[in-house]
Amino acid sequence: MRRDVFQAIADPTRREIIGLVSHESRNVNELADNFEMSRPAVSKHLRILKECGLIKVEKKGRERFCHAQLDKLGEIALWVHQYRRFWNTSLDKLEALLKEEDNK
Amino acid sequence: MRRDVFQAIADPTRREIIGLVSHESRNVNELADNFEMSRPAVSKHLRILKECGLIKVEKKGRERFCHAQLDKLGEIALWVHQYRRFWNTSLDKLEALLKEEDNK
DNA sequence: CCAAAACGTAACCAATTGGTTTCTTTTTAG
DNA sequence: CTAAAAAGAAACCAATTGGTTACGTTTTGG
Repeated sequence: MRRDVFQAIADPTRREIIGLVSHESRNVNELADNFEMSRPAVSKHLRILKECGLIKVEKKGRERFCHAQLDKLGEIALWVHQYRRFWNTSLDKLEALLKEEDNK
Repeated sequence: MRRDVFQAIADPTRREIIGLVSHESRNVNELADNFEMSRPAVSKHLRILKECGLIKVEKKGRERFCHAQLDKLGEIALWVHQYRRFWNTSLDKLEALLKEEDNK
């Protein structure tokens, strides 16, 4: 069972989960409500994200709150940046988007 | 069959192939020599990379030369950068590495 | 106190993945 | 011309993935 960050973000559902918890912590049912699939299916994705260290799960009463812990994404950034000369044109678009975001 | 860039780079062998062809174009046997696995196995990885647009294959005689076409990696950079506030510490390390690399 | 909520877990399943060996085709070197 | 090199393609296989339903456990609201 390979369990690294690259594999973790390969699945679109997991990327969406990351997006959701990056704004604010969510419990499992809240997260599952965002998807067509069953709650246990989402739970499985959460387990993978947890095992890769991309989320932290905090038990609070009968609920489990998932919050983002995305420092490991730096690993991806590092890898992808070593090839930045190949995607310079896209970088322009990237910078524009980031600046636009900063203005808010 | 999902075939996007995120899934393409999820496999360590494919990341290594990308690393190899990013320096200079390589034919299939040259690439296969770098791995324990059989040539057809490498060929399969190449097909995926090709289908995702990360490499371009140019037939030259009886050889096929693979060269890097990594602009699609910008998609990854874009995604990961939207969470950059989570990996700022790693970014320092990243910048250091990139500068060190530039000095060579 | 107890029914219901919020989960995790187990058992199961189909499809995909990542590998293999074998065979074929195209091209070139001698 | 022909043997060998380069590589795709097919058939196959085991393990993993991503989903399901069913069930068990802990916690809480009324």
